[in-house]
Amino acid sequence: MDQVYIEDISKYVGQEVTVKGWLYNKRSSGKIRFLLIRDGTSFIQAVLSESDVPNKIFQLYDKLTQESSLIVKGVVRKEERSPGGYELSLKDIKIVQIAEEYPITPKPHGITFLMDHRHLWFRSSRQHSILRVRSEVIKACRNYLDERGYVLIDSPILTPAACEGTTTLFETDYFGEKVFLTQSGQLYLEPAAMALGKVYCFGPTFRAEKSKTRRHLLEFWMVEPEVAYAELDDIMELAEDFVSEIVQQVLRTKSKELQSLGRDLRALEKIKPPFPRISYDEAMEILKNKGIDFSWGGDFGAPEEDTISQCFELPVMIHRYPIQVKAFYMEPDPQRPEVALCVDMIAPEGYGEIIGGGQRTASHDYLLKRIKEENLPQEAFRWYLDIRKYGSVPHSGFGMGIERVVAWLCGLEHLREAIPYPRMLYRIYP
RNA sequence: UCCUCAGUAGCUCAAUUGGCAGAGCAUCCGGCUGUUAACCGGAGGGUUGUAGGUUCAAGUCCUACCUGAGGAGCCA
Repeated sequence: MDQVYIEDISKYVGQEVTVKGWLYNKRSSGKIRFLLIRDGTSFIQAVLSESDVPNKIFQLYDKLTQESSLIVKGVVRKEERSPGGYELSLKDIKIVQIAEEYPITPKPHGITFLMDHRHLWFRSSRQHSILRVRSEVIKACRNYLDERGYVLIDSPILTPAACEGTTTLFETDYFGEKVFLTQSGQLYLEPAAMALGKVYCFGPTFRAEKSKTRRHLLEFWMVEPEVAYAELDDIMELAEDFVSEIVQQVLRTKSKELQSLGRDLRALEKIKPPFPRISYDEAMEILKNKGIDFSWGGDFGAPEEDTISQCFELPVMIHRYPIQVKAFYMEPDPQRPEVALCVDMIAPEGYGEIIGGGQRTASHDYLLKRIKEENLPQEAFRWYLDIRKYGSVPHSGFGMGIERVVAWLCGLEHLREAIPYPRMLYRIYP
């Protein structure tokens, strides 16, 4: 294809090239006219001079509307007056389609309007940056785990029962049987870890909570490693190394995008192991010193998490929560059976919990006892109990929410911009 | 489910104590040989979310409902 992408334009100075794209904006001063063209990779300003092109081409400017698709030919020049430093002196314009009046003008819009036009909002440069960072975060997760010998195990989306029993699930019909959209692949990953040692899953998860906040989505993506023979300390080490590598890879490859989002890169450059590790009890001490009254046994809410994370520049790992606020499969601490061998990682700057995980119980009898205590359907978990009957070993894993990481790295106000098509309370369109 | 706030032109917003419905952008017409969310002149564009109520008079006050936003609980 006879086409040059704008991101490569600096290699073609002095040459005539073809660019295929869309009109982002246009400006005119009468005899000299400027087209701001985007092609998905970047933007470039193209110039039409009345003295340089046939009148027929020059007049096409008048017809062009925002987001009209066009193929242009022109000579690449270095030009300081042009945004981006390079400019195209146009020789020819071929209009592919004249766009209808485009709803998203280069002026401010409200969030409702933009969310209703999410399919078009992608075309603005801020969204380009966020979507590229998201793509890189996902690539970094896969790179990290693939390079270390983890096997990708795809967990099912349709599941017969709750993974954790606590969260509200989306229900659907399975030929007359009630089934649910998965809220975690973890239960299905544990058998795979017993088979292959180090495994992970990566997929969408669903929570039917009527959450209406900037840090919740009904559908979000989660990466979940699970490791046989790993104990709590091992998985905490993995979590901090994993997060650090992702942050550093994004910094290496997407610093231009982060800067265009106005992100302070210095804060991200500090994200390297070791991360602070505090116990639930120590976290309570911090809260007490900050004047927040909190009684032992409860789970931390957003205000508590924010207060704790503000004390650290790095993500902070809080471990050993009371057993009653955590899921039924958590291994109790042999030194203190009232706390679980679990860990949550709280991102800095108020971005909330990005990782939740821990050590899963290896004991068949303890697991069965917990299933009964939580009134979970025992029959549905028979396969899960089987894993504790045939060569049971300590094993641990965690889940990391992709959108929360993207929001943190990009410095977004709201999770909805961290996923292409957010699914939120009262919003399923587009 | 609960609490708070908002709904006026295609978009973003204004409208004094209840007193003629306004501006910028977008669109259309005209001008400008280096524009930078260009600029300058002109034009068209309205059942003020819906239904009631108070009043000589309601975008503005009251009631109900609808829609959306922010937060709580819950979580990654």
